[in-house]
Amino acid sequence: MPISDCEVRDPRMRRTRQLLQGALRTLMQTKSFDEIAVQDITELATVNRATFYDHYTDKYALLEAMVAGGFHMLLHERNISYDGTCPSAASALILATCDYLTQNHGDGATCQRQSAFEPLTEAAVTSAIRRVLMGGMPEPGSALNLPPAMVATAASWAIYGAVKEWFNTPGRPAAEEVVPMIMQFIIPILASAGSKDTEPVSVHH
Amino acid sequence: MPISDCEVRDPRMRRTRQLLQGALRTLMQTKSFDEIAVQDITELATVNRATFYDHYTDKYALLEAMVAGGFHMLLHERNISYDGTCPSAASALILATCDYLTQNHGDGATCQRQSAFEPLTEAAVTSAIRRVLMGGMPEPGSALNLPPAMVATAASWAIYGAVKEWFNTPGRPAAEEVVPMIMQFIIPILASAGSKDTEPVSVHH
DNA sequence: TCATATAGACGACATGCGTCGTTTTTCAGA
DNA sequence: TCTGAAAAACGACGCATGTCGTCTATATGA
Repeated sequence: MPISDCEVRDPRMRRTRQLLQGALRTLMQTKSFDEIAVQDITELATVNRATFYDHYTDKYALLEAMVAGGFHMLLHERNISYDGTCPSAASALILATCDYLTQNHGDGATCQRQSAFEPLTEAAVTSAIRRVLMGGMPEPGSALNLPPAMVATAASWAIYGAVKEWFNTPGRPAAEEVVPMIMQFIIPILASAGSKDTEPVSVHH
Repeated sequence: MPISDCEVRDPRMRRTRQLLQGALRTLMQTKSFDEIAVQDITELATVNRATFYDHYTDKYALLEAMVAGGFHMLLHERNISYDGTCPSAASALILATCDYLTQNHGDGATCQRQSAFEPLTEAAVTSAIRRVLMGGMPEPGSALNLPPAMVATAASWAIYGAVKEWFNTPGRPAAEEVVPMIMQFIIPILASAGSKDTEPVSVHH
């Protein structure tokens, strides 16, 4: 039962994990993820294979840590947060998602059949987006408003789904162009939690 | 390279695949998915292990076929479709998603660590939802409207995300109660494609 | 009804995986 | 600086996986 990636103080541990992540990064520029064996990773990282399992339960866990860490770093670099009032913060979040996918998915050509890669990216990125959005969710006030957790989850999934759809479009426009499109339906979602400056939409039967 | 599950005419093939899916279904009532070996499945199905690989590339492909097939069947039984005009059709779709999760996820207790189960369910169910929604998408009319494919994807992901959030809530209310909640923010999404009776929402900067 | 195509059975194989126990090296705190 | 704790190296093990080639049984279409 390896401990979480972010709460590591021992420099030896940090070093080894960096080595492993770097090796996987390098290998994925050539092979697709499921063509890569744990042995390939540890050899390139000059780490014993058994040591690998002291840090991650399997190669999927390593990938997950890499993706989550990378996306978190991107968000941190851009100082992205969401307080529930400023729509431009949501824009920045969507743009960051676009950029992350662009940077890390080998542009479609490289990775046609990324069996385990995509689901892991989805889970890691949506949960990161959700975390940011939760920061701007209002207290569960009147019973008319929807539970903030549900709104945040739905919004994060909608964002990632839309971005993914855009990313998989053959002649896709620039990221800056799709962000306002996505905003168009994300704003109503966020508003349905009952934000500080917007009335929740009403259901019409 | 096994052929798709739905385009099988040979009764021998149908029989074997039914056997395999049935065996996996039975086994999952006891063990969690990743505790199940291919050998376990083939033994219970009275099928040779090598034969398994004539039908599915691995056990994940079998699970995916099972989930997708099961959800499609549920939708078909309830005659669910979406023509873009009737909101109650969207309600039925959401309710079906709730019911499917309730029926097939071992109620949380059984499957605490379903590593590969959840991502596969997500992919299969969202794409099924998306397919239904695409049936009701308007033609890409004015440039002001969003691309239908993107709207359908975002909506399907939002629906599944919201349902999943509800499903994972400890003291969750009845499915009939959450459906209108989810509808509250799904309707604006679908409307943003420019439906036949609703104006698209405008972006306010 | 028969001929051909094809699914399934079967045995065997190399390989990657995850685990274990032991020894060696490195870190952190007294 | 020394010492106990913890990480990494190392070798070995059993097991499940995915693949292959051959042979038998069954279905389809003429």
